[in-house]
Amino acid sequence: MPDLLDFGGAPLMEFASGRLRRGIRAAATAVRYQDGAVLHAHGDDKPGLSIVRSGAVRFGLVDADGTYIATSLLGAGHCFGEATLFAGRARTHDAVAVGETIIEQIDKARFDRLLDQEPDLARALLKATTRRLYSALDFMDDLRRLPLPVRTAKLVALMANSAEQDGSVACNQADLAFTLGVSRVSVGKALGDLQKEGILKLGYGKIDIPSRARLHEWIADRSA
Amino acid sequence: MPDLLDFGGAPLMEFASGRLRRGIRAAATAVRYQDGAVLHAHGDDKPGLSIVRSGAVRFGLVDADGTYIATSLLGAGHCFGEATLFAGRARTHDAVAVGETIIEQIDKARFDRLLDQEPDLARALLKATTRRLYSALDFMDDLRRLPLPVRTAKLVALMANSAEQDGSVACNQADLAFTLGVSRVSVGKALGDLQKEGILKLGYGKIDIPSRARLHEWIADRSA
DNA sequence: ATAAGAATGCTAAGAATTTAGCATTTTGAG
DNA sequence: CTCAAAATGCTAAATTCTTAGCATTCTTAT
Repeated sequence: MPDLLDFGGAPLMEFASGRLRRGIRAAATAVRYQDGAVLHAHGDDKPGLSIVRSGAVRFGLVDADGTYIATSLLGAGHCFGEATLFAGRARTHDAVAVGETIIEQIDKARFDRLLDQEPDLARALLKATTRRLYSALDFMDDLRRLPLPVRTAKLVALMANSAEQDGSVACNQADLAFTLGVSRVSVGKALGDLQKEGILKLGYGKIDIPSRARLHEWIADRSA
Repeated sequence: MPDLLDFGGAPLMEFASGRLRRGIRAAATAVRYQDGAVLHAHGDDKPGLSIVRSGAVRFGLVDADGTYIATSLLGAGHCFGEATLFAGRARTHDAVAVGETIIEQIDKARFDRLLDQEPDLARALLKATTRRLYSALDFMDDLRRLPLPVRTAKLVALMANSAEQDGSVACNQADLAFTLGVSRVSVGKALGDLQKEGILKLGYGKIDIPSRARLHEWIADRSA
């Protein structure tokens, strides 16, 4: 399943020195979740910082009609829960484990202590949060400015970065639609357009990219 | 002109102690801009933190066809430019002064020094950035989940909070459309719907809110 | 090899939005 | 008071997107 906000990636742990990592490990309690297990629901009030050690966590919201809206997917090294600490908010999304997942949990009291002891923690958090904020702003701009085919191309290009196989992205159209927040029909049409343009080749559960350079060029031409 | 991301407000300076405020003042250079003056353009590369002392700054992007997309409007106490410091990015938006505006400018070298001297600076920045991030995520959810009349009602309700006149918001439909990123026709229709529901009354350059409570209730019923 | 399940492709009707243009109403400056 | 500018209201055609349903193609487990 493709991710949304975990754009260029910017996991907290990547900004942490060895010393800070050890500090975090020491303060945290590791919790293991099975695939599909619920970490917390929208509205829960348990302040603390969580860091994904392995696996991944999907965030989203179920609204009144039961429709689920995906917000993001965070993989290893990423943190979440800052809003419960710095914005005094209850959990804003539902969080579900994707695959077997281990989370390092730091409750508010321990976190506050750690923040005092390790000045680098605040810096690392700042970097991670700032990058995510600006990714979100970019995404919002795209959402309002770019037609669906371009947004679709961007998502495919993004996924190609973290793809295992070079020149090919393993993903079905339903998941793409889900991530983009549009219907499968629309994504199908958008992908069809892109295929007609010759920058993608559609397969069964995968999308081939004949030329990464040409894809990026095509996108750049259209996102100003 | 209504603002977008400056939601519940969460200006940096509000999270700063007296001591930190003095430190920031000492490190900063104040620059004065006339209404409409350009502070920086998308793509400029001048890392540093800026804080709005008075007036306001509008952020947006002009895309290829010349269409302008508004992102946010930041008033006194708010900061911007974090991305140039923590994400190593060039300016992501065009910034224009709204009204006579004074900006406190701190270049990268001074900022780094200040960050070392004042541990509270990182905390205050974290609070401000986290709140903005989650406001942005909320807004994105709304954008994908809620029909236009509800989004419109939310914006009007938001503006009512910072309105001078109680029970009335001074704003024309074109600006509302601009802020919501939709056409004037669509906003006109949405507002018409809301008027038919009896929760708003449309005027010339203003919108009256018969009952703030009823407006909030109407919104709550529809945002799940 | 085959059947079941997964994924894609396609269609059609309807809803939502956009653009473009023009008529009408309201405001405020002179 | 009058008139120009600003703002709203309205219309119509074109576009995009959605839902719903079904046919077809591909994959994989048995």
